[in-house]
Amino acid sequence: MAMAFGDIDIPYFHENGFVRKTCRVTGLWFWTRDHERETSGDTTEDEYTFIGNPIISGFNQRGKELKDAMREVFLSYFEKHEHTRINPYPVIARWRDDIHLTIASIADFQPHVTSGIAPPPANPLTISQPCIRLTDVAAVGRSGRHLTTFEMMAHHCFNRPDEGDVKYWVQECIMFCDDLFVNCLGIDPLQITYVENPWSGGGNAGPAVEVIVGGLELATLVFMNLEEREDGDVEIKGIRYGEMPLQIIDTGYGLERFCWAAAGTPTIYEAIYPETVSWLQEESDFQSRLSTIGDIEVESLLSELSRLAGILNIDVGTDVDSLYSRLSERLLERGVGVSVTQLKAVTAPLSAIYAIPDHMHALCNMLGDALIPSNSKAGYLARMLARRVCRMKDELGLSISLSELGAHHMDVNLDMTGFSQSRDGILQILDLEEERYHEMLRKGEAAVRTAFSKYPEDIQQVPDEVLFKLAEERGLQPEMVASIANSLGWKDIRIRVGFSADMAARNAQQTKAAAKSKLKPKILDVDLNLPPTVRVFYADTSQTHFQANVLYCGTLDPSSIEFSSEVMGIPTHAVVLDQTLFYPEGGGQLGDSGTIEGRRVMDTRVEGSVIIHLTDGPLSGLVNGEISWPRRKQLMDHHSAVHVVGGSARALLGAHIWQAGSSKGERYARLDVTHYRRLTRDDLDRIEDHANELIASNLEIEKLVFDRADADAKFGFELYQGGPPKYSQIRVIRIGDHDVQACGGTHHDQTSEIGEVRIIRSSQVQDGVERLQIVAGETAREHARRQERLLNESAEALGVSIEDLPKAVNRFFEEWKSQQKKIESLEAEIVRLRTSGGGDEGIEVDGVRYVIMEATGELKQMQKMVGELTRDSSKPTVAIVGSREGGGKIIVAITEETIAAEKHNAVEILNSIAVHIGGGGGGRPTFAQGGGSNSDGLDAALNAAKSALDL
RNA sequence: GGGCGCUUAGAUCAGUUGGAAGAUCGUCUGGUUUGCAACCAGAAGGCCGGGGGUUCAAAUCCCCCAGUGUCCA
Repeated sequence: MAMAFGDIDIPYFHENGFVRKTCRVTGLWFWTRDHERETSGDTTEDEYTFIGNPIISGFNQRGKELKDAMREVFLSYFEKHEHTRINPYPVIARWRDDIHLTIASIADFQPHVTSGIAPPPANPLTISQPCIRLTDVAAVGRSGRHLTTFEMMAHHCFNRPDEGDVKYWVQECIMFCDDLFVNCLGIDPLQITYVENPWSGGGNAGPAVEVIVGGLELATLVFMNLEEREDGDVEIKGIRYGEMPLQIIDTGYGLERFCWAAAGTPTIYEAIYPETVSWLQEESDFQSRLSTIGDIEVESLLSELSRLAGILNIDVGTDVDSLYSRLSERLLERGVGVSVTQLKAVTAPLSAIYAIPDHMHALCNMLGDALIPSNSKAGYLARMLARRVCRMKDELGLSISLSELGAHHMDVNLDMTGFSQSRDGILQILDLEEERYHEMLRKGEAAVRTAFSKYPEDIQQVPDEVLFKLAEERGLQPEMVASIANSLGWKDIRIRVGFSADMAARNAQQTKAAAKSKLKPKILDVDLNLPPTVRVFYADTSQTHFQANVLYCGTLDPSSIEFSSEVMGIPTHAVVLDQTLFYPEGGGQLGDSGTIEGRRVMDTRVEGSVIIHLTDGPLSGLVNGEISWPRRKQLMDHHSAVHVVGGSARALLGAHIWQAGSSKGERYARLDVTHYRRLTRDDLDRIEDHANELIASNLEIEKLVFDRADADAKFGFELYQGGPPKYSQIRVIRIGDHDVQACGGTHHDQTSEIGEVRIIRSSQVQDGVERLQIVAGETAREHARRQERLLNESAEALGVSIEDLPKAVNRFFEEWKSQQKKIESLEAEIVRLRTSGGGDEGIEVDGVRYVIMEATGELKQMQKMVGELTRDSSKPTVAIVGSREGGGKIIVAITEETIAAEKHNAVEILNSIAVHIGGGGGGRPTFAQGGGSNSDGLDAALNAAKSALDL
């Protein structure tokens, strides 16, 4: 039989008594030593066999000790077999711009190593990489096996068969795995199955086997040898793949699952977080909860639950209700009679108790890697976890703060070495997050009250839209809304079954609708095949003149390019040279300007490795260029200053200060840093002083070049503050021990060349990210002069000295307010005088007083006047007051609930007379106001009113 | 990165189709009380976040800016 893609057939299987079979349930091919076996092991018919009966022997520890021991067995096994042990990477994937979190061990080496640009840190290598995946977050604690945080143990191998460099491939890989399982971990060989299941994703694909033991998938071995290619000869799921030059062994062994299989506990959580689980059970008085629901053997119920959840093919995240009823049915079949209500009463608190340590593990790892909770990006993921924990501990009635949970977790379950954030820093952030959570709940209560106020208190359901809005705008999950509403008086409110699923679907739909790829238009035609431009500007940053050959010159469509506000004029041509001194926009530094042969260079860009000069005319042949030195100098002042300020911020505020973006223009620069609270002016002053002292101490600004792997090893991921690196060689800017980062920008050679730095102000870009606006060198002095000018002008206008300005402004504002008050009361006095006189202005007919008069002033004052006239219900009045202000205004008011109101309609009167001032108006039947554009018609309007009312 | 909200009295928040800026708590004054709490009567306290625009008329509709919250990836 010819081998199809994905088939695995190696001599090792044949030599060791394996047979290849098709799974009766899934139809997949698998290899086993058990000749009677009919299922692959990972199907709806294969239950866990290890619960209460461990399949990995020799481990009596639990929790962190168990993980440490298991990890060591794995890593040292592969070390013994010529693999180099590599330290784990951070869980925040800062070296990548496509994912926020490290989701697999291979993620450490993507994309630079897997694409072949940079060599791996060692080959072959072994690692145990902490990973965080939040896709199944809703199932954690419920299924008995789901985790958001886990360690993926792995051995990786990078082969280049074209170059004769092959370490090992399928046969050796599976041999390692089998040897480890059988000879190191004591797993019964008959229990192991290797299921053929090819893998594809992220532009790569390859054959793969899943290694199943006791119903649990313990490992996946991927033989990645294909990449997405239009001319490829293998098609998987409609995408064509071809062989790639780099062939990668990508394995993943689930450390926590190994621990579970070695412990044989009812759930995975009891195997890895036993101390926390029993602590939380005690604190939440779990045992007495149990006694209230009757006689249930919890241990065996949980074991049964885990076994069932393991095989029931139900999405635990979205369809909890269905899971419960299926579980109840299946438990009954096995002689465990438990109602859905009882089941929920046991599992609802338990799932929270299980999920809390898992979530805390993820959260502490993320915060330990100096992540700051935020309302967007990776920070949001941390906040979401923090809020889930807060909610769960509220549901459990725990009186333990989030930071106390964090402290416990760090003491019991976590290895803190390698973290950049301190223990105190993590606890402080957790306290802040809990405060924010309570603030959200407090505001949420008001929001629920408002949203529900139009519904009767005995209503059972509110429209979905109300719940959607509360969830999206206020962060209130439907269950929280229900419990808040219950406590506010809407006692019968229930969330309908399936609502959560609908909300998830709605989110998915909205996300899909919003997902639109934005491609930046290219300036140059891709097919030009221009050679990389030689960058002369790195060699000597003070050079201003150069000579070069024009390689390409084309006209430009300026409408397709976005220019910064600093680009003066509209360029018409794009010019490419063989070498250049012009620095192209990149790393947040704007492009250089200058001249080439008299043509103005307005902006400089880069595409790939080709630098493009945007000019106001064509160029050809050998040319002389000159960059604008004042601009370049200022850009360098700003760029070097940004590095210095970033280092100062980190030195003063802590290791969690990361650059979240920056921009360096000619007029000012800005630096976004991650921090968990707003910066005060005091903070800014301290950073500014620190930075200026550093500048004055005149450190050397070193420019170094490293290979990617060397740079990683020497400096760590702090290097990539400015974003993920794109090339195999890394240019590193290092200012003493103060700051080091990968950067392609132009910098001074000594810090003193910056001169002086000022942090003008800070603003908040998003929660957890502060933006510092910075001026340095010449712009720092200009800024000071501008501030002074503003102060002088203001002081002069008020006729006071600058020192007295704040006091004077305060006084003027207070006086202005009190004078406003005085004017108001005087106006009221005038109204009283004019309206209480009675007599000449009022005419009484049939018990109704008619007052038609002209007044002065705006609508506001006239409103007071007619209010005064029509307030007294013992004197039914129709008041018509006009003013010539602003094109003419008229108000018609009638005393409410009197015969005057029965006889007349204010809106009708107004509409019939407003034509005379060329306008219109409206209002209520007893109060109408309007205006127009012809104030001269006011007399005619008032006369018309008189005649209309037969006066 | 993509959405969706919010900003009104010292605090917490209402404010419907654009048409006379409100409630509760707090503050102050007076009453009641041996005193306090409570209660009663009354008062003060508002650039309705800022700037433009539409309109006879904007807290309300539109645009920009600032601050702030939340959801999704």
